[in-house]
Amino acid sequence: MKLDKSKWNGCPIRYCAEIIADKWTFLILRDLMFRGKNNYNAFLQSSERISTNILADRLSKLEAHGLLNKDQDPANRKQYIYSLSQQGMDLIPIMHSLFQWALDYDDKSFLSQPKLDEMKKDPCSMTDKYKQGQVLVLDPKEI
Amino acid sequence: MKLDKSKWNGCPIRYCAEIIADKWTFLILRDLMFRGKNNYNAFLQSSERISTNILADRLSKLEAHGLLNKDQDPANRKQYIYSLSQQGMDLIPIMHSLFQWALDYDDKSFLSQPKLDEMKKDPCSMTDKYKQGQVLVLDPKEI
DNA sequence: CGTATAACTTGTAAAATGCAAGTGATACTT
DNA sequence: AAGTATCACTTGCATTTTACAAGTTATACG
Repeated sequence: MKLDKSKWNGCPIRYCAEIIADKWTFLILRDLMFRGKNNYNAFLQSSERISTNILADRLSKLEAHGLLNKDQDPANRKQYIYSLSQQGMDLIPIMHSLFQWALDYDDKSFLSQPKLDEMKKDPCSMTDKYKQGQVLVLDPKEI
Repeated sequence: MKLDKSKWNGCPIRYCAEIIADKWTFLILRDLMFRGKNNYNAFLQSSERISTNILADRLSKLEAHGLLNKDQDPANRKQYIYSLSQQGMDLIPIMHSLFQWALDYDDKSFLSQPKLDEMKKDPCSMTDKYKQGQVLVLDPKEI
């Protein structure tokens, strides 16, 4: 995947716009951060039904921009595992804030009370939790 | 502008994906939040050269979703003024975090030291500043 | 009463996306 | 060892969205 950094000429929000401001990118990051998903087929099975070519495109862009790592699964060598890099993990609290913002303003957005409580407990340590495979706000079996 | 809320079935991030995860939407919000821009022609003049039809589409979607208000300019009755609603203003600290994230990780992203200092001073009061027309991190004359 | 300005709308070519099918590289089964 | 399954994509093509240029409508200004 080739990158064209000339697209953003020093403006930080323009950089964000180019690399994360995309519907499918948001949903992939959600699956990684809040659903514990980490491989191609798991992303495909989310209920929004991303196309295979779009998924491949977005994963390779996220990897090229340094937000994701792609490694072979040591337990299943025909599978790859995608994980957030430090740069990607630094988006967790920001996505968490967006999560809260949506709960505040969208009357259709919903989270059960126990998970709401869990989520509000220590929002700042979520990156550490992610590193320990513990960030599972949403049900990973929800497809 | 008609809304199809069936697109997100209760997932907060899916709601965010549908209404803000778009390149041009990000840039319009940037112009509103950090450049003091508030009318159609001002948005058009940003250096990313948004198309007129796309700008009209994104503004009407943001208004339909309740993030923006559109009012006639009392001082110039042939002009409309777009401003952030409370829901839109609640995105200011989140965009601020994204701004910082980009500065941390994108070596092309840049902000002068005085403005960096100003920005770090009191990130939580930015919504009040916006209400007083004071959030101008970026140069509004930069096009 | 003509000209200018602001905010769009329309037409059309180019690009991105969605969908179904196909491919190649392992691994598992008989 | 050969056939089958799984996983991660890639390809082809129809549909949708976007980009660009031009046109339209409604006010204001001289």
